[in-house]
Amino acid sequence: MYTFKKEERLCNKKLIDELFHNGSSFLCYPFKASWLLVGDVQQVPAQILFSVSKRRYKRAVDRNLIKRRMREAYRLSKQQQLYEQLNAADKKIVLSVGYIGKEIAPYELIEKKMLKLLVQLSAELVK
RNA sequence: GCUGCAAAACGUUCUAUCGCUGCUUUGGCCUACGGCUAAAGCGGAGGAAAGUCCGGGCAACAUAGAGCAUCCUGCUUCCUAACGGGAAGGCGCCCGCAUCGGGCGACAGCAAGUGCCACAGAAAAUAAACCGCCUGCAAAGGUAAGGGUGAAAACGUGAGGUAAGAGCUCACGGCUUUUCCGGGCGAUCGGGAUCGCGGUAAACCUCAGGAGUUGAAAAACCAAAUAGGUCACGAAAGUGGGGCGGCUCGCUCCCUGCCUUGAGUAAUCAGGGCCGUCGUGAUGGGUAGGUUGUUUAAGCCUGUCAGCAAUGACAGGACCAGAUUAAUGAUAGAAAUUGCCAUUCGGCAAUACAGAACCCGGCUUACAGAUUUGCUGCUGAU
RNA sequence: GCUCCCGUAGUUCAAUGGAUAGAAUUAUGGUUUCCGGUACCAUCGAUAUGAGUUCGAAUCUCGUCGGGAGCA
Repeated sequence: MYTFKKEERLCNKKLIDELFHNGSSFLCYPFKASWLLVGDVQQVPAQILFSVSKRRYKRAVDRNLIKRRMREAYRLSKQQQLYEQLNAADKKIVLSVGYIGKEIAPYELIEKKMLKLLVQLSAELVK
């Protein structure tokens, strides 16, 4: 339900390369999302990775904090906003969410924007 | 009591819900070595995890011995696995309340050789000679006491000496080479004799000691899939394409790929060599994945003994991070500390620096707050 | 994770250890022109940072900060 296990994370190097080369992307400030439809290889509806630029945030502590907040927001909202739509449409995707904001946002803002991003992604999927 | 400096040790805590990750136990499923899954229990960032500045362990490769080159280090003794680290001491410099305390020191050698010392100044290193002093009719010679300089002027002061002068000689003093006596394991200190007197080695260099190279993306192992390499066997029957002769096969022209040599800035050109179909098996290598390496360690805590100390020996105890696109989190509530407002209840805000990645020993740098000890200063009481 | 290199005016580059750190360009002001441009003249503007060695440091040495490159 609210879990976030290893299978839901995107670890395969080839898939990541393919995602960034061929995937389609959109912007939802302060996030940048890329996604790609994949075949029937994976068991869960979506695999995701989070990224924060090292150039923008020099300290490892800051990057960890942002990634943890993003991961928590995704964990709490993915089931209702993403998995049901995907299961209904019988599609599977890989997804990457990068943080492009200039400041470290508080958790409430990240949660709100993550909801908006997932709604936007569902709309893109229908097209 | 306050303030400053130094050293040591610390660097938020608790509860609930939802998660991530490692281990153990129990249950369930499977192809039962093992894998998947559910529940419970026990754990889950640091003093710097940082910078990657030193030193090691560990691993692979290399390795007769010696020399040269390159790089690093440079007072002594000790500690240590080792170190450019640490402890104790010696010497020099700086500061202070000055026989004492604190801080800093790339602290071997310019008396091996070579080089450099701007501007100013007569002169910046074989001493020379512009003014000056002395001898001399002059030519010339002697001399370095005095001369605005400069970071630095041939050791400083006084006396003797002389035509005038000069470590030329003597006394005292400073630095220094060699050596003797005494103290100390030693650096070195005290005293005597002797040689010498610009600075610079974070200038080249000399001397002494040391360094094989590369770093877990090292390295070892595992079973699969895919394409190609090599070898063996087999099939087909001449095999890139066209033409000619032809049973096999042979000849000629053109195309393409790879390797190599030469010319050219390059495109390219010329010469030489090799291969061109299919299947099976073996073999070694590469890619992606997994396991090991990998967390029990030159480690931590407590005590006793040895030592001035760094540290060592012995005894006892606890052991509990281990991710790999990379966990250690989110929310809510309470507490603690600090600051501000109020000065009774309280309210608001803040809680630093920063995130393990093979492991240790150091160094350096960042840091809110707070504890202990020592010292300096100010103030109050006796 | 490991290794190496570089920081000079706003910009591009110079500068044996020797002093007002130089040149081009930019900016500002002036001369010339009816005005603008060009030209000429003048001015402003910098050694990343903190120490050390030295009489003297952009240069030599060490620490810090920032930037870049390589290893796959």
